Amino acid sequence: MSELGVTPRGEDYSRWYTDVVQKAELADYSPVKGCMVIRPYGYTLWENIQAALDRRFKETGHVNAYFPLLIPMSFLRKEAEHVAGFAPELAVVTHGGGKELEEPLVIRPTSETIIGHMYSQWVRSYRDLPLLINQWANVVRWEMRTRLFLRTTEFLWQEGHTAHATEQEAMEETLRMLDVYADFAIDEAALPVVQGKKSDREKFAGAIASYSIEAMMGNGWALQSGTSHFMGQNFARAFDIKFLDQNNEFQHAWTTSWGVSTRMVGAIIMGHGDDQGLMLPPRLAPIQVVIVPIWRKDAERGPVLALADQVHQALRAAGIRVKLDARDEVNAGFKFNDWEMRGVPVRLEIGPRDVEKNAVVLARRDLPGKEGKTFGVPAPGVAAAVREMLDTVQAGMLQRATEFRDANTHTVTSYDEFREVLEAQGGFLRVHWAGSNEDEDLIKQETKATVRCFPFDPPEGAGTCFYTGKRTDRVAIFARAY
RNA sequence: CGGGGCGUGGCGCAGUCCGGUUAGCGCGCUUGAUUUGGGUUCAAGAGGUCGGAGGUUCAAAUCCUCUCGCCCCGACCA
Repeated sequence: MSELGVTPRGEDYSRWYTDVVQKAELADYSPVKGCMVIRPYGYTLWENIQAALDRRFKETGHVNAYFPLLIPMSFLRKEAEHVAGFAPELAVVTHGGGKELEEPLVIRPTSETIIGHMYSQWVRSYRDLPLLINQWANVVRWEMRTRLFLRTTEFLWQEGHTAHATEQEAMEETLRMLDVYADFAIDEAALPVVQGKKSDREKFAGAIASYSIEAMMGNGWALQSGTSHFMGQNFARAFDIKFLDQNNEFQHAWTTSWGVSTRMVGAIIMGHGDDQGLMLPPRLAPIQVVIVPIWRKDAERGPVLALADQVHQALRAAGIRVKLDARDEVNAGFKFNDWEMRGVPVRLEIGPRDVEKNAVVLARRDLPGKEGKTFGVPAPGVAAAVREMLDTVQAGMLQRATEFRDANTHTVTSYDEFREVLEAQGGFLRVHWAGSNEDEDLIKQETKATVRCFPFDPPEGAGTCFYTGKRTDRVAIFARAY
């Protein structure tokens, strides 16, 4: 890590990411391998993500509950694919109170099983459905290789688990929640995600179908930022979730699950950051505006701070998340760089010249230098001006990310072209695809790229598979992924 | 688990090959000045069981054995 600032992205993207996470004080390494400490600044960002998602869950009829961290090992075994998928990454508790347990308990890697177990007791009649429950929780997956926020042994997330009377309803729920995620990503995180269906290879263990939102990171790699699964009746059968329908006949319920995790923080970091460091979307930023007072002589200090205080109060009263950086031990230039590195969307400067005019200077994080500055903003109307600039930054970030994604999404028609473009430019590769799982494995071995999803839109009609040469109307997006 | 790198004040490192004074340097930190519209400058100061255990030796950060941990790359994954 260099003394000041972060490693430039072009020099070493991984290093850049690690630098940003640590220098912006989002998270730190823990004494336990693979775990992380989420620091207050990073946790506040997560809380803002939680609030924006939770609001959407409530609006779509869901309620929150909490299920236990420890799950009997036998539960995992009830769904064959599920246990096969998760077995390698389970953390297991074998002792308690100084004695070996009769049955080992797994620390939840996800909660389908325990929730399925409970649902089987709660569901008796079609009148008990749908059951629309979400929980905010931590989960543990013993990953081989970890990266702060992107893949940690323990992570925080929400997992929604719903049960429905009909297949159609469950499928609608699965897609509704994917939409909710996409809306959140675009509207709050300013990340222009691609919605689509996962390939069989990448499907959730035990699901009939999985769907995801895929975001493009600054290096052109894809990051799965949220998933929604249609379980069919697999878990209902395994856990005996049955209800009597209107004809007095037993039916297995249809279930779904969907989740967004602290990985979303990684998506925001890599989806927006630049060589100055972090760049946070205003709607989620823990600090939306930082006020930096500037003075030369002691005589100027009083009046500058007085105006800074006044503006601080005005912004707070307007409900804007604002911080006044009145530190005496570092100069203004240092603070500019420091807050840019931390990704604060708008900086508000107040110096002697501004005090004379009873005005302030605003500077946008997303536009460097003079270009992003607005001079002579009258102090009396500062809250409205700041609010407007926050909206401008939010929109600007989404636009920039969208342009970046589009500029780095390429349609290719042959495997040669595929490799060439992937090597030279990276990004998302849109192709017609009729290959098998084995074909996908081969491509991954040779190029490190995988099917990220079969995107929902736009439909492009039939074409020739770039790999097998077969005729198909299926379109896939390939990319290297985290 | 395979390959690579690394554990020395809070952080980043030098010193280890070739054992030998009070274990250095930069940053940060503390105090006092100075400065402040893009990462000021100076002075003084505090701070280290050299990852751990054992061994060799008159003497170990340095050599030997064992051990713990972290980071990066790969196979797997939100």
